[in-house]
Amino acid sequence: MPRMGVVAGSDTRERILAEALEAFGTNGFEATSLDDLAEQLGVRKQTILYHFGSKSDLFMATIDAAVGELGEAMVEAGRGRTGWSAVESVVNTVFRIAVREPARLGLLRETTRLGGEWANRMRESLTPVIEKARLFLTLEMRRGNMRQTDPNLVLVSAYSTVMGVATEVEVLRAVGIEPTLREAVKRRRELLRFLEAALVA
Amino acid sequence: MPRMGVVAGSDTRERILAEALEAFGTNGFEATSLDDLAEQLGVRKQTILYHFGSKSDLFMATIDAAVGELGEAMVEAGRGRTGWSAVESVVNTVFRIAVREPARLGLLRETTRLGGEWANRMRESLTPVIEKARLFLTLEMRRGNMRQTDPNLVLVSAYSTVMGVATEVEVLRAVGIEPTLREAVKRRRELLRFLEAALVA
DNA sequence: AGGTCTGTCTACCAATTGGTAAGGGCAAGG
DNA sequence: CCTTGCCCTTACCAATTGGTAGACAGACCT
Repeated sequence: MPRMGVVAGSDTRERILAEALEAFGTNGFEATSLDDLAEQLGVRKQTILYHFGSKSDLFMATIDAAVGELGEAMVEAGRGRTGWSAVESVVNTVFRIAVREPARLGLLRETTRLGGEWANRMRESLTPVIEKARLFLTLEMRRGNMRQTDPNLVLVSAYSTVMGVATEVEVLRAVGIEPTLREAVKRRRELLRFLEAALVA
Repeated sequence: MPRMGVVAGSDTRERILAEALEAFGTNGFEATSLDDLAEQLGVRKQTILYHFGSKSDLFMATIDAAVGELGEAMVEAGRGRTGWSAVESVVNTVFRIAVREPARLGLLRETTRLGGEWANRMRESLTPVIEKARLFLTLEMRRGNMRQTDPNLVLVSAYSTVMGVATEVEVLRAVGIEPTLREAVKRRRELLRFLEAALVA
């Protein structure tokens, strides 16, 4: 039987995935009900269950999509660049994502919070990207372009910093920084200076 | 199951608060049910409601307690110190808390995620501490002991980094760092070098 | 002894949750 | 035309949730 190949077919699945990413990343797993999700999509809850089987499966699919695309974007940003320019490019890319789709980074954080099997899955998706980054750092250190330290710890620090600066909105407010685009640009520049000072020899 | 509590001075309230901190900080607000909480305390849910009125009120009380003590600890750690030594002392203190009571930092993060009135409340509790820190940084910069940058952004970066390095367990695992005590010590040392390189002129 | 206050409990409840069962519309294709 | 498979729906449900109402036991006070 030929699969229903007509173009106009159901984009419902994709729409669900997008909305789920938004909801899970913003409000968290438990606080996102399938009914609400369905209502926002103008669809019944059973439609969601039809496409994804269960809430857990939906969440897992969301992780795969979100992490996958994020990883690709990062690898793409670093491709063909070397030294500080590569770091800069990756940070810029992640920052752009953080501003345009904050829920995507929020989902990462939510997943680490939930732990268990889901976190494993995310970790596996993320591993190749991290491996690339580690290789890059090791090389740069050996070349003397970067401070000689444990690349793993550098990665964690950088990740945490980017993630935090990009998503800890309330903390930003606490120090008097409003989450506007203009401020985001300033923050990114400052973050880069911060990283450069810490990393570049 | 008949259960009779002969209690002299009600430490129940304190026990609830402690357990709530652990649960909210680890599993989040929505994923923490009053029934579960009560069961872990060997108490009925209505006892919790008697002491705190509602789940929201309990959460708010938890924030107040957690943030209050954290702030005190940080102020205490910085008292009487100047320059890099002060930063170091504060970071050490926060790290100790992160290792011994990860749920306390988790609660902060959870609160920023929930946003709204609760985040406001946390922000207000945190403001005095942040104000102290900002003053400190401004002074150090003017004295030439630290790089001349926007103190707000430095604060955000430092906060994010400490918080992230302390709590992003899965990401740590992803780069091959197991959350053991020994590793935590290494991470702290690395974090301090990272901060020092970025901050100290 | 009797009254009041405090702390905990039992009994319930309305609402919401994720999930099952089954049916209907509709295009494809024999 | 009629079957088949896809997509989405209505109907329902058992479990769980936060919360109310009220009883009961002990401590303290008079």
